[in-house]
Amino acid sequence: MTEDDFLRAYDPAAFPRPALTVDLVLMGLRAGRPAVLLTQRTQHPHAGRWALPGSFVRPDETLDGAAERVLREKAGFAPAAVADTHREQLYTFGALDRDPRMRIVTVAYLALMPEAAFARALAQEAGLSAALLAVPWAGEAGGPVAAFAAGDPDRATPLRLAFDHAAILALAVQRMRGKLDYSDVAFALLPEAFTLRQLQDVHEAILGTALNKPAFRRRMLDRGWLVPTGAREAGTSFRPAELYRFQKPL
Amino acid sequence: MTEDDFLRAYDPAAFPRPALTVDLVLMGLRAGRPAVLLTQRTQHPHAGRWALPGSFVRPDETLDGAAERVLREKAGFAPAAVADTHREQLYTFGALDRDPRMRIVTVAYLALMPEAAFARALAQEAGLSAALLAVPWAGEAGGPVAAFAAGDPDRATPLRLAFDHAAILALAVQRMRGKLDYSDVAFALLPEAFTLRQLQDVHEAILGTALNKPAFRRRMLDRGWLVPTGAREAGTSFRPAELYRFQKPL
DNA sequence: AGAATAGTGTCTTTCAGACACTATCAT
DNA sequence: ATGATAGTGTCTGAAAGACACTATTCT
Repeated sequence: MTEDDFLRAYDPAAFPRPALTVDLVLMGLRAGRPAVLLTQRTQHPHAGRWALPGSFVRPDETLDGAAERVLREKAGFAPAAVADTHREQLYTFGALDRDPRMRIVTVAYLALMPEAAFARALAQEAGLSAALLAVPWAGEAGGPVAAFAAGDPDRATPLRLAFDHAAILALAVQRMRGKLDYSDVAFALLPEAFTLRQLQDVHEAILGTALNKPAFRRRMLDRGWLVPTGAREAGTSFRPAELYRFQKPL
Repeated sequence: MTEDDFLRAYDPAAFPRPALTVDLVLMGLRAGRPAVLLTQRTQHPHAGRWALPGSFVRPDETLDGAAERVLREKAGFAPAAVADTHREQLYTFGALDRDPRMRIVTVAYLALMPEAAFARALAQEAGLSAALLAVPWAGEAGGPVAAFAAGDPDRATPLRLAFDHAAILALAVQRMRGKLDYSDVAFALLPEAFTLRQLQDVHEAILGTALNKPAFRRRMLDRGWLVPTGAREAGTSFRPAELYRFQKPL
């Protein structure tokens, strides 16, 4: 039986279909450290646990479109701000029991936003909370990523995430690790103008390792993606660092 | 409105859902060159074009499970052979008009099989055909990947693929390029025992570039994944090469 | 002046590319 | 011996890690 035979014999409404959702890992910086937007569930299942914002995929919208809508509706982003965020599809999760209510397949997205937009979303939407990420390095497998409440800076008790959202979060960090070196994901988290130290801090936080300063500076400057603004960091009690802009050549 | 409120108010059957399928890029080697299994469509839409094997996702099976089932049902793989293939999820495609009949979201999978299993699938299943891949290197974007019929070794006329399957194929090759250096994908295409030249040929075919022989040998041997079998290649009219096995240390 | 961090010079090691060379097998 | 490919030795250059150093700003 060919695929076409199969499709012709198939009544679109005859068989039940899995439901389809998108879930978003909305990453930003809180005080220079990577953080993720979460909502605390108030009802069953998994009441009290923290979950990634998400939504069902409507028949008349693309997956990317659904992810954008979640960004607008759940994170309170203005359409202009939505356009500024880096968005990419991560992976599709389809375990049978990932949601106890019914069969739901979810397409996970990673969205990166600069510090200011992240803070604005947090302030505007009452249901949202930021969770700091601890990113222990455990080999290429991309070990367990723990999320901690903003009110728990000592990282005493990791948050319990709903559904398979811990796995989604771990994959998001793993993806960022892999792309850090050759893509612009780190810059998507930083403000328009930033210092090399801030850039290195972001890299170190995501990789979970310390990096060599001279080598890091060389790599970044030799790449040719950084344009000196001429301006300096303000508000320090020591020598202020040069501010750079990110600009991919032509 | 929280996510839970939304879900509770949501009648699972009230809104139409996109249909969900899996499509498989089944890659193997034909005469040492990368090739892909395709079926020629006999009916509308896209009659005459070539398509990747795929199937709808049943409510009681996972995405990985659906991919495995396609491998068994469409490619005629015995359950034991299915276990031997490297399988990984590629990406989920959800454009609104990707299928003219109805809204179908598809989860694309990449499956790699050794040369013998590939040939067996081709011989057993009447509807299947192998398409050779031409992999021009066009920067990191992973340029257009062309597929050619097995009966067209001069690569005169590229095959026209149905739906968005050309994009899926291009992504599969792009993914393989990215993973070639640090993963075992190349070995998944080779037989149990192989020469370093065969391994280099696979790398070069997928990357679309020539590689430096001494450097390639050094990299591969220093990695420690190759175990010399002691045996030599047979049937050559010149010095036979050493055969290696792939074995990841502990 | 002192503290604190920004930013650099340089040595060493590692590794890829290049190229020429030697080794080995079938005929 | 010849042809053809397997496999190696070695030089060079690019780039990362390590470490010590200088530079600059604020208080």
